[in-house]
Amino acid sequence: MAESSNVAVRRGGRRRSTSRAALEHLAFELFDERGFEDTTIEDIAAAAGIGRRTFFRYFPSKNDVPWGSFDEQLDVMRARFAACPAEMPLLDAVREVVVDFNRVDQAEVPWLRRRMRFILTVPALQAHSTLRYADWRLVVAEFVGERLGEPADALRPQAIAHATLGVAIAAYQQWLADPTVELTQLLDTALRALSTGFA
Amino acid sequence: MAESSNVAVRRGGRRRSTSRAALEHLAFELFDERGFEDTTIEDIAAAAGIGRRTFFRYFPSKNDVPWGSFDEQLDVMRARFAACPAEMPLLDAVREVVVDFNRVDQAEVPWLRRRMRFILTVPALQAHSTLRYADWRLVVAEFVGERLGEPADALRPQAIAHATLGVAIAAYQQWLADPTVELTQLLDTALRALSTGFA
DNA sequence: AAGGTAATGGCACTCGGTGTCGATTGGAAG
DNA sequence: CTTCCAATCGACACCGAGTGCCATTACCTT
Repeated sequence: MAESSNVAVRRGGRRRSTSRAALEHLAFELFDERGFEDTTIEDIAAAAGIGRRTFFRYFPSKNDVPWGSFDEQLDVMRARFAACPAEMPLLDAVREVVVDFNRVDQAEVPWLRRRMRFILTVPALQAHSTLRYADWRLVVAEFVGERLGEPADALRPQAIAHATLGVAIAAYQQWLADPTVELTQLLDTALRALSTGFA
Repeated sequence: MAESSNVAVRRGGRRRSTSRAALEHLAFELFDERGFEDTTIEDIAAAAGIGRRTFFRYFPSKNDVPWGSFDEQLDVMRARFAACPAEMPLLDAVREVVVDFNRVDQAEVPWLRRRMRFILTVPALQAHSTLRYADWRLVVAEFVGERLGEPADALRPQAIAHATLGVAIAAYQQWLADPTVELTQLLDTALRALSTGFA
């Protein structure tokens, strides 16, 4: 397992001519200039000096560009759930992990904002996001299922995961609309409301 | 405004050669046979005896086929919210309307099940559903906003709308997995849990 | 019968996405 | 240095969804 690191072993072969991150940066510039829909894969590939076909070796689809390396992020979230003390009430744990998960470095805030602006406002990306959210929800549902002693696909874990995600998205939308409030603050407020049944 | 009825006035012109409902039925058969992805618009059009181009005059996209006339449904839901007694607690009202909205005729249950099976299991449809759900959420958020004296796009109305939708989807998924339970029962259970903060 | 109106459907086009395959580029072994 | 292998690249061809355009068809009204 010493080899399974993310550094990639490179036993030989041609070097990759760019990176996901570089393409993402580049694509974001174009999206800002012309808009997401009016930027073609060919535009991005040309700007990056690669072939259209090669673009699809870095991203499975155009819609995946704004998601960066979301899967690795989910591993982090999973780890935080695992590190949660068992005596912490269920929804408190969920809230803390979700809020903490979204506590990003000040320097990265503009990036996060831009990323989320795309995801939450471009229809094609709104739609695609559902597929990525499913993975996010699974992380929550597995934790909740574990705690409740139910399968992750049972009603309560699923309902809680769905509700948590929904509330988090609502908080994100508020954050986009009003940059002066802290994202973590909004998430905390909204998730607290959820855990009290919006009383 | 006497003309704005949905009966369509027909001052002349060629008759429509089919209907949304007929196309939907037909498409569902093909989807069941070959699967959603492996059924092309041309397949559906050919089966219906219309041109490919004409299909897009009945449905804006292939992904919209399983949604039938969802917009009219939303009008119904809006009306039910409007008819809610003002003294009924907020989340009770939401729950009752949502549950009632999903109380369908026994004869239509198989149809609803098939429809939802497509929407909730085919990735392209899962993704697309987000765009339709947005309209659904707006109906809820407008009602909640009205009640709370806040704009529909404020945090609480949005959070409640998102959470309600999420929980409803979780209930639907359970219903799909286990046909023996009543959908309305599942929705009621899940939404009650939501309104008590999943205590 | 004539004229207006709305639906139809063919055509051509764009774009996202995929399979194939030969061409490149590098590391490692001899 | 040469040879071999492995991974990446990128060109080409193809498919299907979706759209603009426009002539044609079918129907209703006068």
